[in-house]
Parts: sequence; C-alpha cells; structure tokens
Amino acid sequence: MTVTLADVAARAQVSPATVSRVLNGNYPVAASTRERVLRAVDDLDYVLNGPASSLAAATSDLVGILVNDIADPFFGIMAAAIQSEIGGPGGRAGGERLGVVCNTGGSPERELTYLTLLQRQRAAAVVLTGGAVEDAPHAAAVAAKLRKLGDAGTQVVLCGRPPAPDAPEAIALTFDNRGGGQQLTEHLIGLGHRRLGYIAGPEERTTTRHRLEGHRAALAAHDIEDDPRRTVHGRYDRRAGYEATLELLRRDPSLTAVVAANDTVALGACAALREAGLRIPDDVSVAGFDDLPFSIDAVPALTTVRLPLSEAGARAGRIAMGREEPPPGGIATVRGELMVRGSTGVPRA
Amino acid sequence: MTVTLADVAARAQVSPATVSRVLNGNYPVAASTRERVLRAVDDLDYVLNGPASSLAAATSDLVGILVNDIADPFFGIMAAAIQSEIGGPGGRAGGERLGVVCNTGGSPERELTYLTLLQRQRAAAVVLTGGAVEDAPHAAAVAAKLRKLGDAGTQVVLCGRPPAPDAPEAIALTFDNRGGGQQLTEHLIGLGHRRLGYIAGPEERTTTRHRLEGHRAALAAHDIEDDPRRTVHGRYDRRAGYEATLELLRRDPSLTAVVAANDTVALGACAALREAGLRIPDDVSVAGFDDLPFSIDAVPALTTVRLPLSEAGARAGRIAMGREEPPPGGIATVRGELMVRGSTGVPRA
DNA sequence: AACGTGACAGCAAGCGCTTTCTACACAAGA
DNA sequence: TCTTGTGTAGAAAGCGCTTGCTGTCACGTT
Repeated sequence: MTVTLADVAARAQVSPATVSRVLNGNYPVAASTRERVLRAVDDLDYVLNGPASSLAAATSDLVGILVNDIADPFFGIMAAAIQSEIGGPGGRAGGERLGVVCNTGGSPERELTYLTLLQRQRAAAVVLTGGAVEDAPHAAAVAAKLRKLGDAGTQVVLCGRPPAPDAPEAIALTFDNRGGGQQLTEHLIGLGHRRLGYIAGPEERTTTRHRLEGHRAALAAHDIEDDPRRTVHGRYDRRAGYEATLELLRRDPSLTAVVAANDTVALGACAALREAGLRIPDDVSVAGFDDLPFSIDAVPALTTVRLPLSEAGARAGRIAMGREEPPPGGIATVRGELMVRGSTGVPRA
Repeated sequence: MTVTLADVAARAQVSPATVSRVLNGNYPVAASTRERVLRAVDDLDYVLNGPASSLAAATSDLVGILVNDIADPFFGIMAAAIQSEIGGPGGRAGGERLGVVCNTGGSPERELTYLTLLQRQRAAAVVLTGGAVEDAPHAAAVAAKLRKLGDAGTQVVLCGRPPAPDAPEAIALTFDNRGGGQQLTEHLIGLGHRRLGYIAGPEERTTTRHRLEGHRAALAAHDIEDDPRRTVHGRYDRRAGYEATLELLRRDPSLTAVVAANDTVALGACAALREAGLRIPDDVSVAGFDDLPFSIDAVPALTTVRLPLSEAGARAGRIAMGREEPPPGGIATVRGELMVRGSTGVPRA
C-alpha cells in the first residue's frame, strides 16, 4: 500500500500531528524532531495525500486558468505568464500550487463545466482569460458561478476580459480593445485610406464587438461611411481571414485596406491577397491585432496593436495569489500600443 | 456554510448513502427516489466536494498534461487534442474529468515538481508531451516517478516523446523525428544542395538529437562531409533561428540551404536571410519541422515535415482514458510527412 | 520551594464523502 | 406456509489528513 502520514510518524517515532506540522511548517517543531521526520519522509518516499489534506484543511492548492483556445498563442502566452506566477516562484516551501489550464474551446457550456469542476475541487483561485460570450443567460450563469466561487473563498480574476457587473468580487484586468481598434483604423485613415474592409471575429463576443466598435468610431470621427458590406465576421483563425478577404474583395474590389480581428486572421488575409495578385501594402494594406510573436516575421511585417499579454497575465497571476494589490475598484484597463510596420502604407492612387 | 451531502439527504428524506449513489449512478436507486434526490440537489445548488470524494473513493478525476512550453502552438495543439478527448466527450454523466495542462518551461525540476503534485492529487492519468531532457540523473528520477505513478494506478502516456525503458508501464506514442529529419535533408540533397547549415534545438534534448541524427544520416548516405561548423544549437524560438542563421552565414557565406529544428526557428532564419539580402529559395533554401499552422503563410511557404499533432494528441488522450487499446508493446511510432513548398528550391549556380 | 511560563508534542475529533454489510419488504418458488 | 430471491435503502466504518486543546517538561521567578 501507499505510505501514509502514520507510517512516517511511526518511523520517526512521533505522532502524526507532528509530521503534519513539519510538512506544513506552520507550527513550532524542535529542529532535531524536524530532521528526524524529514529523514523518515525521505526514507519512505512519502507523498502527501492531496485530497485528504484538502478535505481536512478545507483548502486546495489548485488554481484554474480558463482559456478559449489553448492552441492559440494569444492564450498560450497569457497562460504561461499566469502559471509562472503561480508555481510558488518567489515563494518557497508550501507554496506549491498546481496551476491548471482548462481549454473551453470558446464553448459556453464547457466554460461552465470547468467552473463547476473547479468549484468542486475547491480551487484556491480561478483566472478567466480572453473575451466573454455575449449571451445574456450564459453571462448570468457565469456570473452566478463566479459569485459562488468568490463566496467559497476562491479568488476570481478576469484577464483580458471585461468586468462582470454581476460578480463584483471578480478582479478585472481588461484590454482596451476599443481604443486599440480605433487607433489602428485612425492610422490607416491617416495614411489616406477611405475604403477599408473589416474582418471581425465571431459574433456575440466582447472582444469582437469592442474591436469593431473602435474601428467604427474611427470611421465616424472622419466622416467615412460605415458600409455594412465592408464588414465580415468569422472565427479567429487564418482560414477565416482567408475566406473573409476573398469575400470582401468580391464585394468591393476597390478596397485599399483590410483590418483583421487579430494577427492570425490577418495572416490569412495576406495569403488571400497575395493569391489574388495584390501586393501588400502597395495595392492593399493589412493590419492585425495582438502582436503575436510571428507577426513581425510576416512579409511584410504586420502593422498591429501590441497587447502586453505576458505582463497582464503575470499581474493576473500575482493578484490571484494575493501577492499584488488589486487595482482600485477591482478594475484596471490595459492599453495596447500601435505598432506600425511594413504591411500598411499609403493607398494606391 | 456550504451545502453538504447530508443536507441534500435531509431535504430529500433519504440517507447520505442514497444521495451518493444517485450522484454516482453506480447502484440501483428507485426512479422516484432518484428524482427526489435530484430535485434536492438542484434546490440547494449542491456541488460535490471533490477532495472528500477523492479521499473516500481513493481516485480522482484529474488528468495531468505536461508540456514544455504552453505558448508554443506545437504543444498547444497537442494539449487541445488531448483535453478534448478527456473532458467526458463520448462519455456522459460521471465522466467529467478535469484535464489540466502544466507548463514545465522545459525545466527538469518543474517537470518533477508537477509530477509530484499530480501524484499527490492521485491523478487518474498523466500525459507527458514533447521531447525529454537527456540528463541521466534526471531521466532516472522521472522514470522512478512514472513507475510510482503507474503503481498507484495512474495511467501514464508519453506523447511525442521517446519511450522510457525504465518505466515500462508508460505507453509511448513517439514521433519519428529521426526519419523526418532524414527525409527533409534528403529532399534538399536531391535538389542539389551540398552545403547545408543546420540549426539545432537545445542540447540534451531527445527531439534535438533525433532530428539532428536524421540530418546527419542523410548527409552520410550521400557522402557529404558533416562539417561541425555547419551546425549551431539554440532554443526553439524565432530569435534563436535569427541569430543562428547570422552565425552560420558568418562561418560560411556560401551556404545554399538552412535546415531548422522547427518551423518557429525557420521563421527566424528567414528573417535573418532576408535582412542579409538573400532571396528564398533562390539564394538559400530554408526548411522547418512540425508544419505548424502559420508555416503555410510564410513567404514563401515553408517546406517542412508535418507531424500529426492533433491526431497523436487525441490518441494519447483516448489511451489515457482507457478508451483505446494501447499499441502492441506499449510503443507506437508516429511518422511525419514531408511537405515540399516554396521555401526550398535548387541551389544557385 | 512553590509557581508561572514557554516550547514542544500528542490526543482525538472531525473534514465530507464512499462503500461494505446489513435490513427490510415484497414476490416467487417449494 | 416457509424459504429463497430480488430490489432498494440505511448504518456505520473508514479514507488520510489538520488542528484545537490538553498535557509535559525544563526553566526562570518570586
């Protein structure tokens, strides 16, 4: 059978209570005793029983990280940053926490399922990343869960996600998608573009909506008509960008710029333009969003809005672990930075 | 306080045992009783206490997925596939498992730490992805852990990782990195290249070594001298590819082809070549490995070896859940497929 | 010499489930 | 009518840990 605390206690000739205290280091134990216990632990190759420990102590060392798509570096980068702050880094013994990332695939049901699972595990904290689905019943269900988690002592942090008014205990680090989108389109307008295509993300998503709103705000500010035929929705992947671009071109071959929902989509757009025999940026300018690592390697390098994914994730991780003050009001907005590169230029004459 | 099984039992006017049986569905319960219990669960918004349940049942619904770098799509894609097979998909009630991905950052210590944490949680299964570190003591430590996990009833699966001879209970799905590397270099040699630079991954990694061995085997098969100055090691990121290429060019400006350890590195190589004023593939051919989604969008599109990441991950997930027969002998080799695209061509005259 | 007073260590009562074994009722076979 | 099933429910014994409380001993203090 597996080794238990009692076995260790017997070998070290102390009571189980003492072993527990040595292991948790939260109670004075004489140095000599401690050493004896530690040796016994080592000799027996003892590993604490997590469930038992969690049950007795009514806490757990699990920290959940929910992402929409783990295969997308956008989430991967944030998740990595969050996890790096969670795995008892600056911390020491006892600070071992299991940062677990859960892939919802953008599905509301799976999101809820994971939250329930984490609630069941009595997770120490939960970080939700990325945009939320804008479906009223679902949003309410999520908010209810978050509130319940909060009540049960789980720290809830939203990273790159708008605040949930119905779950006020959730700390929110929100990306300024609207502002970023606006800046990007302003940049293109500034170059002289007037016929801009927009490839939006999936509908009913906060990120999609906010970026699109920014785009439209820029158009409005310059009295450019927002022709609905110049906007196409699709998923956040290259294929969607490719197809959307073909569609936009079909609807209006005179486009001089394409703004994509994110960098991955922009890459697909570039591929479609290239196949259509159009040069970037001479014939058509292209812009992305996020500034993922590969964006600088596109040819030409992609103009985009850089989001401090890693920094935001690290901060979210620290807040989740209680190692950093939450922002005042529990809400902070993280701004993006316009990165002008080779994929945008003045429109053709 | 939080609602417990006993509360539900009281409300449904049955014993706790009955509630437990309804929830687990592993014991006959009269339909009327079941309904009453389910209503009570709903009314009280009851959520099972995971740790208590795991303790009593001596099992857990956690499945660990270890990856070297969660921000790298190579791992993200596999992790997504594994998780999709784990989250009780074909399955139904009770099949809810928490697939958790843990980011080791390629660090042996973190790998061991996570394994211990998972052992502590009595994980139902553990999937290790990607290459292993080739350090004898560490490999032994990992093997010992895996053996212990196996003894404790945890199913261990290696995905894209060579078998561990010292931990025979671990099922291994191994990528044929050696064969893929050989094919790639054969392709270049076939085009007429004789002076090939090789950008290898970090040293002391199985993946690095196997791909390099394949490359060298191809050189040897064609009586091409393997000049050690034509090989540079670096990390698996774009920056490493960029710098390594500069270094290779410095050492031998007459190179006609660069083979990179993976696609990300290849992208960095392309950037460096372009900055050096060299055209791809007219002046220098470039090849990658893995065929990540962005590789086809490189300009020119990257010649590479496609690894069935998603398929392998899904299979590993199914095996971990006991829903698919392990391969005979517990070991299967997954082959890559050479994808010839625009980044390779005949060498300049 | 009697008495705090720390500093440690142990006892034992749970934590909230699961599961074995037992109990009971009713139907069916002898 | 008595036994043997069959289907369902409960009692209760843990699972392996944590922790409040209760000693115990060795020292200063009066």
